[in-house]
Amino acid sequence: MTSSRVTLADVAARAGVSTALVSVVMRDAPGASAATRERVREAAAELNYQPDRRARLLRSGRSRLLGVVFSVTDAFHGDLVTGLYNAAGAAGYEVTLSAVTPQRDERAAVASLLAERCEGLIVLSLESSTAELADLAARIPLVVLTRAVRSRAVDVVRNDDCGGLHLAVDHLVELGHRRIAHIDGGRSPAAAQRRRGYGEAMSRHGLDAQIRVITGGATEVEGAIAARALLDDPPTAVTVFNDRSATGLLEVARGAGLDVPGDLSVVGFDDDRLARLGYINLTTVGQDAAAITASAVARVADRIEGRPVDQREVVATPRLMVRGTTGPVKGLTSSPA
Amino acid sequence: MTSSRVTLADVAARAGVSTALVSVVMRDAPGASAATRERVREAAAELNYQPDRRARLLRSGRSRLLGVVFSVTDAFHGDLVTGLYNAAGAAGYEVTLSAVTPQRDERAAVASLLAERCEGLIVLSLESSTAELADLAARIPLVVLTRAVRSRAVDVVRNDDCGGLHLAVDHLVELGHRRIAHIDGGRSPAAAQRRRGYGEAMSRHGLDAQIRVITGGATEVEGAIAARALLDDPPTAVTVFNDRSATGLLEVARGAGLDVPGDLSVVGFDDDRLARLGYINLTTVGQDAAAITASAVARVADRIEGRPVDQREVVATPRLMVRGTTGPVKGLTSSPA
DNA sequence: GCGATTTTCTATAACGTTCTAGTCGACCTT
DNA sequence: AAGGTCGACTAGAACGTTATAGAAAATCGC
Repeated sequence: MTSSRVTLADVAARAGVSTALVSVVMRDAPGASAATRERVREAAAELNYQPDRRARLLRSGRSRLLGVVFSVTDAFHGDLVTGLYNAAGAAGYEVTLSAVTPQRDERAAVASLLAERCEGLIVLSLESSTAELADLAARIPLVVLTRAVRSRAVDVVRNDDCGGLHLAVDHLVELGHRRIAHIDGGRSPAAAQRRRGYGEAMSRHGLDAQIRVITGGATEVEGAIAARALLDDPPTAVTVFNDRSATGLLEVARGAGLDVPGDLSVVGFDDDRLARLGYINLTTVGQDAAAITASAVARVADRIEGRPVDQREVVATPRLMVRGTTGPVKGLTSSPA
Repeated sequence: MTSSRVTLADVAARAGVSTALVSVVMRDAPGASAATRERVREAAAELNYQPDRRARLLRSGRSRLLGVVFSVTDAFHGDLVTGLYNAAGAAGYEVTLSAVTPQRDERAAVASLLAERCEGLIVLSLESSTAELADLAARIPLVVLTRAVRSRAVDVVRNDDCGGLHLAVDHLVELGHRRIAHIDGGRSPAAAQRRRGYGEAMSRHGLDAQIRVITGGATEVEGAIAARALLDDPPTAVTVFNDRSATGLLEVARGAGLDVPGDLSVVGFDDDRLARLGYINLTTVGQDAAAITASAVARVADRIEGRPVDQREVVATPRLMVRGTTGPVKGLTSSPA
């Protein structure tokens, strides 16, 4: 059977009830007996009925649709999109994606979502200027992710990058490390925060003299390059801007005969899929995409439903994921701080 | 200002005409004088009118909407999505994305697109069984990308993986290489094709005795592991399953003091973003995402518009992107540098 | 000028759903 | 047993658009 167009009316006819009642059953709304509910469900299944979202949304003024702008080139956006689907589903919203590509800029992505009459927007990408974002926020509930925005008019949900490095350094110090270097993320937006966190935490432990920041980047290759620079005078531990970079560093360090974590402890940042693989098994600061995306959805839902919002910026707390690349300093028994 | 809801009726009232006429003007359909056309346009602009896509599509049976199922974890899918946006736009179709995530399987992604009443589906992901795909193809125009499907009932657009390795081996042989190894992609679906292509091409050049396939995988780490296995008895050239794996191999080879391409030439596969970076500058077989996606859109449009289709399977021709990791075989000169 | 066309426009009926305002019984309460 | 409340159900009107048919006005052929 070519299920050309199965409508409510077809299901209603088959079940011997009105279309309105079928609608009630499909929406799990109150107002139908268990018996007919069952009968309607059965009829719908037999006809392979699928509700037409357009008609549904057209009629009920609300669309319960969240537009998400993301970039296809950024791997971590994948994790965030994953979390957004989950969070939105739990909050009773649907998600429509609109991708930013080299040929399709953020403006186009946003425009497409507006034409679909989304009720709110969650923007992951980084192109737009602060002014554009503020403008957009005035027209529709908007949350910006993974990026600080210098405007009090825009809601932002971001990770506590600075605090994440405190966690990493604390962990290493507790293991007895004192010579701890940091490989930074270059011009990347979060890099400054993480560099700052490293410096603060080292100071807090009275290790100002040991502070050593090496230029790195966000990719495996940049991590590898930084690792080479490190090998002349290796520290006992290193915190790295992100997991990709840490992976490159691991490759080089192990290739040079260093034992990890025996000779060198390594802490990454992001907890991306790779970090969890057995071969890498990287200790890392987890961005907790689930928490970030849950906050983002909660915030945009607050705006949509007109609830008062106390603060513009939500900062998510990162978690340290201790795995196999960190261990006590060699030749040292655990010592109190 | 909250631009609540501006409808056709509002524009019609302002311009002093009927809604039907406004509709005609907005669609650039024949049946309105130039004068009123101008007047209506002006009214629409003043009210900042935006047509409601849902209502429009609901009424006119056609939606001109293409659903795309992709996976957030696969980097190459990003390039394909990019191409699909371009191709669909050129063909007069819109694109809606539906992501496959660890918590959202292909079935759910497809269901969501069906509810949006897409006219056709392009599926990039790899979970579904052949039977499921054949089933789906019976209900809606469907094209499967980047994967062979053992069913004559499903349209497929895929890369000529086998031919890609012919290109790679030909290139290396032309540079004088004879000892050429292949690092394969493990269980990955395209791996078998590429392995076969390698073997065929080696045979064609009379190099059966030199055939050497090493178990690898699709990631940097697996490439690195394979590289170690290679170092005991290095060939002069190697073809690698994909660029990520090749990157891992490069890291290890260079770390072990091998000069690339002086001591070892390396050819990857995919031409992903990383391969183009200066530091890596990898010679690789380009998948030509643009061509693949253009074919996919053309094919699904053919099905939607009922045009006859000659063959189920479209095989795209790959291109060799010669960059810095391949060069002529060196004599016995050892060179620093 | 008068019918026959063509052009410009309008009224009205869809599209598939949800919402509002009911109808009709069955079950209480006195 | 009469009135009232509740639950299950339905008819019909929306939502914002496009398609269809036809009315009004302009154009044409002679």
